Amino acid sequence: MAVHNADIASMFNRTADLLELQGANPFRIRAYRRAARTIADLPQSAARLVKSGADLSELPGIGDDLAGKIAGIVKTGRCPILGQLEKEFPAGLTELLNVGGLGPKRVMALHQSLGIDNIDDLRRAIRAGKIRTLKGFSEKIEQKILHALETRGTQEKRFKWIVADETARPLAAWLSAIEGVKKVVVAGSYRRMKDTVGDLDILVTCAKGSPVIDRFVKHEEVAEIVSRGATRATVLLRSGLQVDLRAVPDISYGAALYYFTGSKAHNVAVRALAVKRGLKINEYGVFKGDKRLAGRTEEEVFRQVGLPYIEPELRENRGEIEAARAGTLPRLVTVEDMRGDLHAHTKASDGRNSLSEMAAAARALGYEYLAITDHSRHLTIANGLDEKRLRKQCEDIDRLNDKLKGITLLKSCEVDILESGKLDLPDSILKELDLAVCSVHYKFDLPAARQTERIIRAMDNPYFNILAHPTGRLIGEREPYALEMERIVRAAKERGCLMEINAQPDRLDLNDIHCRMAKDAGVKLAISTDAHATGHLRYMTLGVAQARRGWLEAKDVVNTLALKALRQALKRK
DNA sequence: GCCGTTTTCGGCCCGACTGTTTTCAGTCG
Repeated sequence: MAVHNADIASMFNRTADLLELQGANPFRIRAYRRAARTIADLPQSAARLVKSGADLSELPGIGDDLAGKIAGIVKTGRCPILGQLEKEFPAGLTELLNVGGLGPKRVMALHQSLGIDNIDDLRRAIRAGKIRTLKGFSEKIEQKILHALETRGTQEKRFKWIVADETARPLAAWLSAIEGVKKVVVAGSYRRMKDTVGDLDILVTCAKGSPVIDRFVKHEEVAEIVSRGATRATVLLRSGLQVDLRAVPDISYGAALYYFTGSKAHNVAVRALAVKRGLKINEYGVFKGDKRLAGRTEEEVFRQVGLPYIEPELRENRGEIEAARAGTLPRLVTVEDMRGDLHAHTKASDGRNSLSEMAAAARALGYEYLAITDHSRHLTIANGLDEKRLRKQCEDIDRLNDKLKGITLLKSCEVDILESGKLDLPDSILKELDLAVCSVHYKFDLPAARQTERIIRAMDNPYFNILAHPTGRLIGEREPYALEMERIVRAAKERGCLMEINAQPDRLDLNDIHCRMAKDAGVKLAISTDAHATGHLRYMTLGVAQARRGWLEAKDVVNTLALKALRQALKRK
């Protein structure tokens, strides 16, 4: 039985939950959570690292003890300390921690005084009016718990970045128009460009916060005010999206923006650095004793702790602080670096626009080239092209290229990778193309080893250039198919194949961690929009954002190259 | 439980809001 990184992370997180209930040392609890995150973020399989004899205690936040526990989990599939804790507490108790307003202390009070062991027990106790009788509780708290249970449940809901963006932009504009508001920025994971956003963290600067807060909580989209004070408020919008608004004076803008952008793990690590220098960082500034040293800009804050500016996309405590100290931060790729798009559809398969419309839209974005990649025949539902139709399209492209000015259409195809690992079109036509973009569109449920071998076999075809949406995930809808990504990346490197960052807002595939893994292995990437309409070409910003989160520089991304150099880079080994 | 350009022991980020409390604990981000 293979132990996945997610399994180990989940065991450590559950251990942390139970330790919280037990009232254990908070720093010990934090150590388990930190280790869980480190393992979850790890691009390689921890199980394979253990088996190869690697020293996991080299990883951040993992010492000898946890390295030993990881090795044990890999060998036995079990975590003894977790097993021990699970015997001490009823199985449903940790779920109560996910109810808003309930933390470890209150959960334990409910458990010990009323024998509440799970959500159902909790509901019954509320209905019976028992909770209000407990010391430290009240009727008000009882109703709050009930309300949280009914409106938010126990599952954290995350929104695709682009969905959050649809709310964030107009809300920020609305806030800007309030009298006295100077600056408005949407910070948090939205600013870090995470693929999904749990809530919106909006920062405003103004001389006096409370009038702004008062206006904010009366916004027509606000369904519920969760909390409201003089400098911050938390509301739930009708859409279910939570918005935290924080108001600070303009002089604290940089410090507050930095604090509110996070990530939490990044902030905690940088604040610890500050402590070592005898400084304190909070949302109002950087302080030495009572003396304020910085806070107007983020750059000032970084400077005080001896660091260069770190881009928001990197602030995940995944090594960026160490890189900043060492002066080895990457120069992240930007949208302006992009010279073309290598994955786009037309009406010939399932796109909405013609060749010439797509070409015009790409030229309007300042691109030098656009690869036309309609589907291949196997994808009948998308009206995929067979050899004959593709040949005809190639002729159309040649004719169009003769007429086009300022942009070149590349002859390509999104070729299905068949279950056997064969490509869906014969070499006789593939060799006519400028490049082949290849992808999996069916049989998602193969075991990891077979799915991996299927793709590697496809890469063995000398005309294979780019592996498109490599994991097949649809954010919030479909899990990635089981895959041994390390083997895929290695195979791509050996064969001179590239991997795609698909910029569709519901794909963003590869994700940030796999981007970094590919980069570290020396595999080049293509950031492609998979546009099915002219407007989709603009999704490039989302793909670039994932690339940036994956530490990619322009030199790692093949479609930052001019056309001639691109053709060279596409040549197989 | 981790970690070390103060430390192998003794620290571990920091503040806002809520509710029940007359000074703070619990929760959250």
